[in-house]
Amino acid sequence: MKDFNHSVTHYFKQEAEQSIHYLSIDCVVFGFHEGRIRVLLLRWKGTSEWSLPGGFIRKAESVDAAAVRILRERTGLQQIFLQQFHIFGDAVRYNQEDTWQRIGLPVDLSKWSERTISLGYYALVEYAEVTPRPDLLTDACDWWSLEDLPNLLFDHNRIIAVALENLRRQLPYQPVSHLLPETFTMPELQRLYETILGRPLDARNFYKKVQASGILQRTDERRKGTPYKSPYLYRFDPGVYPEVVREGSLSFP
Amino acid sequence: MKDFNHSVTHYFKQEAEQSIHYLSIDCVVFGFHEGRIRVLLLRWKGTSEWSLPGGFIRKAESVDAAAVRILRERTGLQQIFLQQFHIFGDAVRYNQEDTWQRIGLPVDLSKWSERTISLGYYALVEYAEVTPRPDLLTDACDWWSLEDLPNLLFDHNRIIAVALENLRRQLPYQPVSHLLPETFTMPELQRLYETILGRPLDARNFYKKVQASGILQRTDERRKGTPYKSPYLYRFDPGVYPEVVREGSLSFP
DNA sequence: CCAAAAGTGTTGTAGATACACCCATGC
DNA sequence: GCATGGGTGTATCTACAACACTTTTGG
Repeated sequence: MKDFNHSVTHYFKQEAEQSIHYLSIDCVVFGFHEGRIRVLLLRWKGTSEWSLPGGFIRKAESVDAAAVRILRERTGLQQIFLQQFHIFGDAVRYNQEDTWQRIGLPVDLSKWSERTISLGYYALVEYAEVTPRPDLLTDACDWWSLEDLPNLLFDHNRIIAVALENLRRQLPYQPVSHLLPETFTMPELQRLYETILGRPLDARNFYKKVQASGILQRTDERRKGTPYKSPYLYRFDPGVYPEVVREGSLSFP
Repeated sequence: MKDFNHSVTHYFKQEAEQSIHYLSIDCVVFGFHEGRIRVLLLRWKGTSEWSLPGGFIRKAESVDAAAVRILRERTGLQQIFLQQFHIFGDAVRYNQEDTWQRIGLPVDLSKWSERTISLGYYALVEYAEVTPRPDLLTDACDWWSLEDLPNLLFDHNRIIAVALENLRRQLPYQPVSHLLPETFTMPELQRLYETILGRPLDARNFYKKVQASGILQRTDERRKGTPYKSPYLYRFDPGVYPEVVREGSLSFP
């Protein structure tokens, strides 16, 4: 325990020296598994309180690089699709006293800085490729389904809501391919779109529109081991999909 | 001149004390006049170099409030519609040596900070309501047409390009009413949409769609003093327009 | 053989496109 | 009266929504 106190103190001292004050990054890592959108959360050591992964920006590091570094440490992924979506810059973002109490850290974080401006990023990652890893301050890193999130620390419930709202609005411009494995079935892709948009889509019309857009290649294989009729496996066409994303030309009104 | 040197030094000293380091705000103020989109630019004292209006965030001030304060000083407007659109956070955003030389300031800005992360905001304002005012470091504040921008200081040409791209993409969700006077004609509104979207729209279909959306009230007056047929004057329906903006339901595919 | 999901056709309708035409006004 | 832009009507076509039906597979 004394060791822990010492390393936490050391961590914040080091961050204070090499990182930019008043500024932090919070990352909403979106994954997709069993028909649900998931986000990666961390549980703070010795508590049952959860928060988003985040961190600070080194003085000579680009903001995007900082977000990549933070998520690499949390997920083990080398390549990560990231999108900045909002600046959370209110002078008072949450009840600080209450938060410090819930975290119960040995160091007084209120001295770290009076307020923090947070740059919100969301990531789209392939659920199965992630190996969640907690950091120094946390002892668990797990996927949570969007529908049953706990009451998070800081203003992180709001950050997730804003991230989802942004993802929804900009869906035609976002490479959702990152949320799926190399090959996947058409119903899986439809489920993904339905979950993000929050409303059902007509299967027939979805098939037609997706096929007309040309973003998919149908493989000769079918998904085995499932009950009922085995669906074809598709992959994104790397010669077509990026262009469709850039133009934002695949949308579901 | 000695007075100027002194006040500039004082300005930066004060900012260094009361503002957040490494962080700044840059504002792209969009106006619409004579069928063209304009942006507000400042000319640095004793030079012919232009840049966007910008400033710093006070330690206990919300980021949005800082942007409002900065623009209030530059435009004289009390109410300003603002939208954050991007974080410019590369470790090296522009050639610093070249820039300091072009600005030719008495103080060495390179000591102010090694790098700056800039929060990009754009504003939609009513051209005629703005009284452009330069600040301490500049001796002119003027509207420039988007088509013939000069080579700006810092990475401000890129910032404007990104702002416009964001405005374009999110047009259905943005209250363009702020870009127009209280009353305006249908062709003027069409010109605005065409200019932002960068492509012509069919007048008949534009009329039909706008009228069907219900966002406009037609007044009994017509614009006088114009050559040719005098067009009706419209105003935005405050009971309908905000809802249409929130839903993003008025778009031109 | 039955239940459940995958995959394909068809049709009516709403909205977009592409026109054509008349109206009002200044010169 | 003529050039120019404002304002309205309509035919055509495309794209979407809403269906029904067949196919495949595990139990």
